[in-house]
Amino acid sequence: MASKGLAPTLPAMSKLGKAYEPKDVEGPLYEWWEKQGFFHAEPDADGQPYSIVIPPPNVTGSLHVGHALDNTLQDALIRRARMRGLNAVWLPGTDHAGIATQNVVERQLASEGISRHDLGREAFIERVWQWREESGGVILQQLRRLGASCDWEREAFTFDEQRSRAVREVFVTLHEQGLIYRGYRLINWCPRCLSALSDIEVDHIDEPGELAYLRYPQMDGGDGVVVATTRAETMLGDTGVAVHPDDERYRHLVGTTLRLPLLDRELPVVADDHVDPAFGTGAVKVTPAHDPNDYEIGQRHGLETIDIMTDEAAISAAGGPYAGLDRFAARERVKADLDALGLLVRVEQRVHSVGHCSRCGTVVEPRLSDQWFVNVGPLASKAIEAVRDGRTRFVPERNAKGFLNWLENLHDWCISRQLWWGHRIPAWYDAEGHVHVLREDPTPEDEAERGLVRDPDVLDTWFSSALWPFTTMGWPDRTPELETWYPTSVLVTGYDINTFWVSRMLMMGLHFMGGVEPFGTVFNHGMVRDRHGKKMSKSFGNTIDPLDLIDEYGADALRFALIRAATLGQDVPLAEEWVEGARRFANKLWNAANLVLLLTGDEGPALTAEGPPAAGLALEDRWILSRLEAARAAVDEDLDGYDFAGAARSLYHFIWDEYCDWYLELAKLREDRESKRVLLAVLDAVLRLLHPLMPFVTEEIWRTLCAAHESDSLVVAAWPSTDPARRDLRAETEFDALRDVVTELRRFRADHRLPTAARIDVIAVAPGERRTELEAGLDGIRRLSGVGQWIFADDPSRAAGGPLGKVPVTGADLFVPLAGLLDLDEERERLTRELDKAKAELARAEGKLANAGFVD
RNA sequence: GGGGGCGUAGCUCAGCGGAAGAGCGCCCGCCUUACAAGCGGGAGGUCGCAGGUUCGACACCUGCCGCCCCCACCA
Repeated sequence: MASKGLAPTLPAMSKLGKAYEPKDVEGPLYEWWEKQGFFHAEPDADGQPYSIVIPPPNVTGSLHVGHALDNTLQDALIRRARMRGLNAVWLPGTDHAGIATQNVVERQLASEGISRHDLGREAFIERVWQWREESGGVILQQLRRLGASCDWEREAFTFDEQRSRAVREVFVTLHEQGLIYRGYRLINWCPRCLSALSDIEVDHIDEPGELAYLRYPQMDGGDGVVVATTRAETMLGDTGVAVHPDDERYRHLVGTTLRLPLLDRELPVVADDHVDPAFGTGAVKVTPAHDPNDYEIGQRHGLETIDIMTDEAAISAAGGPYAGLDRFAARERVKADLDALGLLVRVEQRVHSVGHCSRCGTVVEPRLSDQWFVNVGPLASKAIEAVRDGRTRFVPERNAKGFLNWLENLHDWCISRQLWWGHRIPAWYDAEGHVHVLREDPTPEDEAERGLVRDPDVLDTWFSSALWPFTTMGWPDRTPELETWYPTSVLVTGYDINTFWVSRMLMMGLHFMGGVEPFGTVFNHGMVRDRHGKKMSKSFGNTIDPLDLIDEYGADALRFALIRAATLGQDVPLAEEWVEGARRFANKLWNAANLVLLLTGDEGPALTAEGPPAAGLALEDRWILSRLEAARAAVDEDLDGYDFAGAARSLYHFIWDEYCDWYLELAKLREDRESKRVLLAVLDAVLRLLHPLMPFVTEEIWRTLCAAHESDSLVVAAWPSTDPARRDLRAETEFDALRDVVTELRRFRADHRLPTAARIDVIAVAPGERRTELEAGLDGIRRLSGVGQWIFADDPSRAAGGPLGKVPVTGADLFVPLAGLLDLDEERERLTRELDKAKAELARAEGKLANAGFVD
């Protein structure tokens, strides 16, 4: 840890307030942590390396619940790793988010009544940088509010100088290796963003539409064929008709020529295996410039490609009389005109899948265009190997399947975007149209001499984020950071970006880092949903702002609520009440600490330092220490397996139901040194175990009660080790028996509506050993169950001299003198019910024992 | 058309081969000096349906039914 040399700025807290007030605690604590340099790591420090790179949020974005979950989980992992003495680093940063950010700024401009073109490229980019300056720090500040313990001295940005250098190097290298190429291919085009998109940036949504059947007559006037289409306007770009080679219906037409209505273009009829004879009419209109399949068919049969659309998806000059019409208007017009000619055979209503731009929702247009592509085949096969070999494993494991399936069917990745905000493609065209991909920018003289013009396009944002695991560590330089922390230990992300991001990081990491995978484990958490498991979205109006929740309930409460719901691989439902519940838990812990403080006086730190006592322990001491060990083991096991919810459950249950409800209550009766030491030892351990999940409350309490020095922090305190030998099953069994007595007596009171204040007396009949046990626990039992007089007797009736109520507990008979307190008939009824239940249980047990198989 | 997930208490979910659990909600009783952001007690489930495996199934297998995701170029 590299201290900044600043003195601790936190005041000594000798007392805890009445209730936990996150607002008073979180800000100062975080600031102190950061100043102390607790989050900073150096590659040459001691400890086994442990590293995580943050999925970089969009620079101009704001924290949403998905980020809150993702980063809470990463923080929990990093904090635990740090406490375990690993050389743990969490690398933070942001993504320049090409299209997303550009769209935001364009909207700003639009509100001022101008477009980016009015500004010009340079001024526009300047404007985006300016916007980044204004908003770029926001989300990182918000992460601090969450408690994220990132190494802020290592903050990176996908578009900063260092990362840009890496992007350039990767692009040029891949180009040299023939893995990046420029091609005239069919791509997804967004007519609103005016840019190409990769396949995964297109969302397919089922929408109702019309399947129109069009008749294309033969050139000689014969009937020709009927084809079907949902995009009638594309017929303007038709350059052929395809049928299946074995289709008897059309065999005679193959090789003949049809006439495209409206434009009177000649259309050859070709035979192609791709055509499904069973679909529609079995004849397909072929529009090579506007449909991926048709493009393939066109290629195979040498058909002409005619691009009939403008950038804005209006009909171009190639569309003859339809030129200038928007594509949807053209669709209707074409149908109407064909109808008028008697060539619109029929129209069917049909739901079909329509591609939308994932960024702006506009219907994308498949379009032929000159773009840059990554030849992903060779890269993907290495990634597939890494996953198959288990060098990179998925948690939960099942996610690997879909991931592999996707990688195996990958098309080349279109990486050029017709945007301004992003890494400029390092390619220049000379006067003859030859492409030059250059590692260094050409000099102005060179440029002038050879007539070089730079490619105007920028790279897909995901191109630079694909390099994140090694560019954050300084690549392409050979740095100590890379040496120490690459590959990263685990990647934490929602399953929704496995394709966008994880796959690309895997491919690039393996390719550029000497075949070493960028992460050993991909931990996929679920998506945050609303209380009913519905997706959160602005249009449903069911989104929750995590910052509001932090304001109201505290960061720990939000974190704990998320973690508690983060069951392995399942989606994570979140509702305000859940967060409220988590706040109560934080407060419960706070008040438990208050009580411990009260019971131990000012001796806290001194007693803690002594550790848990080994001798002179009461039963409840041995019990709680044993239960602590159980909780400790469970937490380790759960966190090792990324079962955060499991760890949260174990701690919640241990703290509330065991430590508070039983141990603290019993400790109130005692004043011996052992009990104080156990009180503190358990609290200390529990705070450590809970710290990765709830860093703020735990730190505040720990510094007050457990820390030996003002400068001590839980952030860098040691993680409790587990030791199965510390379990004391005998103590647990014995204590359970006492608890059973208390519970039964309490139930007896409640069943009979006995006033809380009223003492009840107990006459106990118990055999020797059992009697000894009960006597040992008597003080506790009486306190917790409100018993006044307790006597042991062989003949309870005589001892009481009146009606008795029997309280069933294991190994003993307890009787409560009723003294006219309750209705005897009612009591008899209640006991009959219990007897029946017991008989049924007995029968079941005997049945089992009579069964040889069971006994074996 | 493939792949996956889920159907357990009113709601959201754990459990995943040996006597049905949690949080919230609900009912009853408590200001018992750590905590009413609390304490004690309680009601409420033929664990989606039908078969099968097993001495034993909520858990394993098979088939249905119902929700929900992801992927895919059905003109």
